[in-house]
Amino acid sequence: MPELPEVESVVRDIRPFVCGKKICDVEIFLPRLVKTDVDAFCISLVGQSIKSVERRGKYILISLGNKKLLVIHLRMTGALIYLEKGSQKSEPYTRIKFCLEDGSRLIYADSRTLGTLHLVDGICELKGLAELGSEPLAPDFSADYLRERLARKKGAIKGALLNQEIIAGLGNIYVDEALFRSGIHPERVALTLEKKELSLLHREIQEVIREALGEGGTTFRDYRNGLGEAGNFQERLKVYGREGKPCTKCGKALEKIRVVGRGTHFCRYCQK
DNA sequence: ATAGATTCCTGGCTGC
DNA sequence: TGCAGCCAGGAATCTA
Repeated sequence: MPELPEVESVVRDIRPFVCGKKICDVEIFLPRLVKTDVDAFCISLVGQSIKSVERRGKYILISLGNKKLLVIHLRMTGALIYLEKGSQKSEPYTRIKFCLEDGSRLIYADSRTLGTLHLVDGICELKGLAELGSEPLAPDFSADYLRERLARKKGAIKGALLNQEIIAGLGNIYVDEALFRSGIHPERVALTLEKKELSLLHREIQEVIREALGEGGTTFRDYRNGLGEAGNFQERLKVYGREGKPCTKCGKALEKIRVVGRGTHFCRYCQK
């Protein structure tokens, strides 16, 4: 499940290899992943050079010479992998191939095929992208921002942290980890968090994202970076996927429950 | 305005 | 051993 650290790793990996190169062909094996007109998608991409590769939330933004923007969301099992010229690797579940002028390729692979690709003129054309909240590591993500955005949220804090309109890029893994580090129960009503808890939560969100970035993200099942390699942060997870195992703080068994429809890992003794 | 349920999708795991 | 059924979950869409 690629979240901010995983998507950022992909972007950092592929950027130096694809920037400045021209796309000479696009092969689409599963057209329904392309959510804008497929013919226009191919026509507008072929012959264009790649100007930049950026990330916003969990979206990958690839800007082209003709000012168009290729927007890729990996969802659950999507992967964007760079293959150099002559590479014999065949990526399983290849859905779309972007062939570059020097013989290298950018492969979009996706086993569960929930990923999306859009070709747009600007960010505002995509609602989910246009309405993203603050980046957790950007200066505008402050403890005050978090307090203001949670002040009217009557649902579980877990749900609010997963809401991309509040914080861009958090997913199930890092929300569970940040709540554990903060000692906050995932079912706490968001607006009941006290100022002290909010500033701790703010700090732990930033810290867990920073650490995960440093480890090249988390490979729990399928995630691979832009070069097809696994991340390392799974070794540092404290609660996600550790139900039944001892809590690293108190030693009692961690539990898994369902909160806002999501599998949620936590310690009932350490998170209040 | 807000929150909850449903939908998409398939590989891998569980249990009979 | 075989297979049905369930689960993983991000985000759009729908309902209340």
